[in-house]
Amino acid sequence: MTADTDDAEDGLAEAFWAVTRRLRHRTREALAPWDVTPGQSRALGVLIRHGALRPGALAEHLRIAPRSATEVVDDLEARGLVRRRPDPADRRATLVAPTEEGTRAGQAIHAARRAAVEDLFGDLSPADRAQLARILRTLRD
Amino acid sequence: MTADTDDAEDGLAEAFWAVTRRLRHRTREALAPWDVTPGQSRALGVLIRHGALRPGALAEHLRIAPRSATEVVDDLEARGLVRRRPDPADRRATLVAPTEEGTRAGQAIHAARRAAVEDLFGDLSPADRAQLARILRTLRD
DNA sequence: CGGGAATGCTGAGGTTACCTCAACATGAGG
DNA sequence: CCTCATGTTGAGGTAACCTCAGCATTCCCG
Repeated sequence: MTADTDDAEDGLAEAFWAVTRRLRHRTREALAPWDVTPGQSRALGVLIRHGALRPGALAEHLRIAPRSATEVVDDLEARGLVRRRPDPADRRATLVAPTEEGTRAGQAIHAARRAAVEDLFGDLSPADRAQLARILRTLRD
Repeated sequence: MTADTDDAEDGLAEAFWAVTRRLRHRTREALAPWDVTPGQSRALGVLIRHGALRPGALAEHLRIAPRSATEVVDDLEARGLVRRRPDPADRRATLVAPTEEGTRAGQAIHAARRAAVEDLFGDLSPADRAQLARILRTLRD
């Protein structure tokens, strides 16, 4: 029954991972209503940010093999979130673009994701939020 | 070739995820020399922290199905990092404990993991490290 | 104390999200 | 125009999880 509190021994490392885990949980819950896998939502996000893409290009953005992008697109297409059409510029290629519904879903998902996270950070004082943001940006770059 | 910089738009959320990603990369690199999957290293960690455990108890700690714990233990046993022996207190059960070599490997892995992360945080001023540690602990609890 | 219900592990086989390899159609350069 | 490169996809594989059923053992209750 115990299910690791993973307490103990404090380094920055452990604290960071613990927060990351909470964040992942919240995010997953926030995404539940859409019943979309993380992979699908990432792909949808990329397609919305970039507009129509070839499967190969999508694969690069997602850092997966081109063959795997085909599968993600299959799934999204089956859910009606995305549509394939021939690339007018190259008859070998296909363009994948979000449908109307896909765009709506993608935006809602993005918002929910962000809200879930910001909500956790909502416990912090404004000063701490600012500190944290500054420090994280330093680490990121 | 582009491979998402995923920059843009700054919320705390995005910054946090970006740092998390860097952390994951470093950790994976740090663990490479041992050629152990994340799942195996987590299991080994639990076994070292708790001493001998039944596969079922291990499964609870790892939050996976008991059947899956059997598999992880199989792998670790094949690598000689762990050993099964009958539970003297219940003849249905088995106890899994790290071998000598498993303990050594587990500790080295833990140290490498931690070092990789602390190293990223090494770019921060001592004051910022303290701030970050304090804020993360707030978020964790 | 005997027998049915509970517990602990694992074999068999499924699912998911990836992968590689090869086939096929199309495009581009010498 | 012929070869080589490019874009997508079928076929089939793998890793890490899952559920379900089976077997051995233990527990508890009448």
